[in-house]
Amino acid sequence: MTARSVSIDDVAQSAGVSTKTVSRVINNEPNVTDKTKNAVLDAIKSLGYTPSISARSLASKRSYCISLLCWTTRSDYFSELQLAAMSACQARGYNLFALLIEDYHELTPRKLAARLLQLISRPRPDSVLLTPPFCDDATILEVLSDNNIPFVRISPFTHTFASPYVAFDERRAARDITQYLIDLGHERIALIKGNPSHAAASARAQGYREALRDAGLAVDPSIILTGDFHFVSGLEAGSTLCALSNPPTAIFACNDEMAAGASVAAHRAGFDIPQDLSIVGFDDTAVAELTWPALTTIRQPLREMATEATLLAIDQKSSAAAGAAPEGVQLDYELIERESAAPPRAK
Amino acid sequence: MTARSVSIDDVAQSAGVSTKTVSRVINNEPNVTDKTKNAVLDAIKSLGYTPSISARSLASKRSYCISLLCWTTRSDYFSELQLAAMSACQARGYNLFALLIEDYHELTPRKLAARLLQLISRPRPDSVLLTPPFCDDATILEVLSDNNIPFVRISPFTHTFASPYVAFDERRAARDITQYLIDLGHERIALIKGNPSHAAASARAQGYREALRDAGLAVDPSIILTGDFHFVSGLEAGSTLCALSNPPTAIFACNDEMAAGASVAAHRAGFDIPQDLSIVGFDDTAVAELTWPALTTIRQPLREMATEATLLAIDQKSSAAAGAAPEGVQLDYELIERESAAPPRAK
DNA sequence: AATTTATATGTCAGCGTTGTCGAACAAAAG
DNA sequence: CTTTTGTTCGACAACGCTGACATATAAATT
Repeated sequence: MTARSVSIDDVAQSAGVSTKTVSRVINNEPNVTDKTKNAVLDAIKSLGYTPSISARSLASKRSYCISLLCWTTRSDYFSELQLAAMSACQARGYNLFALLIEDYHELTPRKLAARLLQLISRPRPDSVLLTPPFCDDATILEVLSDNNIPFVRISPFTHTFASPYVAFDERRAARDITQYLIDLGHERIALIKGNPSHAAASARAQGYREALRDAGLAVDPSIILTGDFHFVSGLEAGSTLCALSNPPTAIFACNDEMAAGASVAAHRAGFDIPQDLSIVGFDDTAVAELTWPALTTIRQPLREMATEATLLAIDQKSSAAAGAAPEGVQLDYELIERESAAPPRAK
Repeated sequence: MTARSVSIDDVAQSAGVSTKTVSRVINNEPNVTDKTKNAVLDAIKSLGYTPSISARSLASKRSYCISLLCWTTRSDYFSELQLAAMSACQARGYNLFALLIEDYHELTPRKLAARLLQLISRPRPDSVLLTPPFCDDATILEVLSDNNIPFVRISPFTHTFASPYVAFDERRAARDITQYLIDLGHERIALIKGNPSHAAASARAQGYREALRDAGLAVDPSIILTGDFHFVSGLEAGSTLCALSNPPTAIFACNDEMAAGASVAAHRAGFDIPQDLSIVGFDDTAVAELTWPALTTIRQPLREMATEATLLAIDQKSSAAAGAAPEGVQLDYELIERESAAPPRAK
């Protein structure tokens, strides 16, 4: 005697209306009296009814599913985004799928397109959340547009594409944290850039250069290295910098993971942090506090961004139809001072 | 002119058979000639057909969805599991949902049951993957049983419940790594236990005690502390241990995150690792390599476990019906030597 | 050769919703 | 008081698939 789960018909009967009216209430459609609406709502609550996603999507051609496109899951950055997006979805009766393109950097546009198509084929998401660097990838934007799948971009660089987005000012944040090092008295500040295919990498590097320039400091290309946002690349860049005959007194790594790597490299090279070398990161993900000493960094409003993006995605009208300009949301960042940066040793 | 996506009828027509036959092929049902089967398969391929999950689940009462129950996503442990489970699902036309019960430790059984019920209501997963400590939680096992939702347990402790599971020998692994420290010459080895509500915590603690006993070493309760598997608890336990008038020469932390915490605490207290203090972890998650020095630890076969568990879950017959004993899979672990453990300083 | 049995395929209803359209009624306009 | 316009609601088909059952064909048994 497996109890059949309660259906829309049960609710309709209990409320004394037609199934269609119940459907209207569920979907917040207009033209329902407050009175009937409340009757339906009561019936729903007392029966503990929840609509069947399968039936809804079969009938409505919507999938009630939002996809989050990531290039790895093993990163606090994506965990945070996923977490926030998931609860936002849940609150709205949606489901979140994390789609993975792990080998993004090795794919040809052709293969990337094929891969993406496969990922969004079943279930076809009602909207896709694009994280960097996907949010600036022409191939991806094109595939989604061609297939009429709306998307929301998280931290996009180019704003040429007319799509909703959430972002914060990466360049200015990078300038601020560089300035912070300058204010501490550093004059020889190294930069570990992120993967050049990530637009954020350039924005942050640009902020770094601006700060140096504004302070009248020289930009020395020999202490500007390129990583790929992963720990190991930070480790390598860190070793290179520490091995220099004239090593920098501070390092700005474009994300926390690389900063953590640089920190380990510095320890290995016998540097004391922050006495011999200051290191700052970017993102304020969990690793910032798992590092010793804990990283001074820029806090990205990751959860807020993901929540906003998800809501934008769910509320997105069929983007093609809407004439209104796509909305964009700009959020704030924050400089988090911890223990990895201090004034340089007196010369 | 939005192109209608190709349906089972199109395939049937193209292959010259009925839709039901196509359905048979898709679901690998018996009683289809190889000839017709191939014709259908060809049609499917040439049309690029993928079945609609909504329609399938609406008609079949299966949801084609597997849920992975976690208590946090911000952990390499769960990322790894999720990653592997996801690809296993994808390969079989299933979807994976990560369900979160973040405040597990503060919930009463009553509330826990309610929460779980809500999580598995829509979509109702065909099976649930239970990670520790859920796999040993009576309330959870009961709710799932009562609702006829099959489940697979990952690293369960109690084997009383007749359900499929995947596991490895935690006790022996813990004994091995403790033995490893003993072999290095350590005699005063501290233990940072995990959350007592996790069965794995006891199993690992037991392995630790066995190793000490076998080596004829005293088990000193004053250097056996309890954490909660998180970084901060490792940090606190580490500080406590380092502040002892007679600190241990080695620490075995029951997971990598706590080991990382202990490592930071030791650094703060002025200890050199591994010269003054050896630290080993457990799990071999990413943090083991993000720590300085990198952690010697036990590699859990996380990906393999998740893959196996997922396949078990998908292939699970309606567990009630099947008379056969539920399958269990036992996997291997491995001791990974890195830089965080070394012989103690000569006395 | 006639019957039983197994195998291969088709027919058709129904899963739980929503979209379309039309009916009933109320409000506004003439 | 009639006509128009708007609002509120229900009837019914459709969404794309599978389960139950019927049927046709082949194989095995009398």
